[in-house]
Amino acid sequence: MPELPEVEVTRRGIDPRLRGAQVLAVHVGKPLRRPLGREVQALVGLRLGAVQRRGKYLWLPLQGAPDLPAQGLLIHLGMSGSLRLLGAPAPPEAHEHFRLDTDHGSLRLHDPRRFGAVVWSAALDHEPAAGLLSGLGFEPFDAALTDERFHAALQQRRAPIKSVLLGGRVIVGAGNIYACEALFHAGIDPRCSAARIGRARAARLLQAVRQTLAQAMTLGGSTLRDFRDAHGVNGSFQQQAAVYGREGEPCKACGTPLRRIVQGQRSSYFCPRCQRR
DNA sequence: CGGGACGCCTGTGAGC
DNA sequence: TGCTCACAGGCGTCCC
Repeated sequence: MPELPEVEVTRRGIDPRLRGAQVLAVHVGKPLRRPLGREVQALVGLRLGAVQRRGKYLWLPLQGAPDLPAQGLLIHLGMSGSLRLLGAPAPPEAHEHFRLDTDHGSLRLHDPRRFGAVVWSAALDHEPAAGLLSGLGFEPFDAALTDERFHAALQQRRAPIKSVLLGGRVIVGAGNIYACEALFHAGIDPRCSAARIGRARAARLLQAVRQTLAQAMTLGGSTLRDFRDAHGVNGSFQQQAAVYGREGEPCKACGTPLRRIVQGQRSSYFCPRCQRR
């Protein structure tokens, strides 16, 4: 579920309140994708720094005294995860698998499918965090990602453009919903080989990815089923989707019935008339 | 190395 | 009502 917009909406929800918060207790529930060791119990007493995001990962830095080295938690929401920050004490919900109680509120990870992960790391550039982040491509809103660089990176990939966007090694943040939406807005068929996309179309695609992600953040992300922001509010982008989840329905631009195909075990939705190879 | 398939889990909705 | 099947926001790992 959570793609970049949902993760960033979550970050914006928790960062202002968690900054400077002192950890009072850590509760670990059922195992997630990666087992979490007892080292997290040593986080009690530490204080939260500014919550950061890299791709679909959140990084929660934790520090004891200013002269001590920082450490932190790398959190990924997987397919069905969401973080809530509760002000008042509340009993754990079903599917709540990690909890960080602080003097500024209780941060709770809710994740029915348990594809998410909470990983302790001594620093972002130490293992295991460094390894998890090492293969990631450009942040979509990084000014260093120019049209030329994006085009050059696509030239290196022969896989279908949809798979390249999802892979996250060229550009991070677009998952299945937003990759489909961005390709529609750029007029590119998801089966088109990335290497065959010319300069002008690459520029158009980069702009479409940026606009799609930006609009989704404005709308609080997409809630297909599980996603809630840190305050429990649903996203509404899914109501605006041009193609995602709309197989058989008319294209909003030309009326042609939208199609669904499977690429790399994932559904791709597109307009066979508006989107060209 | 690039590319593709698998597996990790639980829940839900459609069809029978 | 109840069963079975397909499918769901992601990504680490393995094999060719």
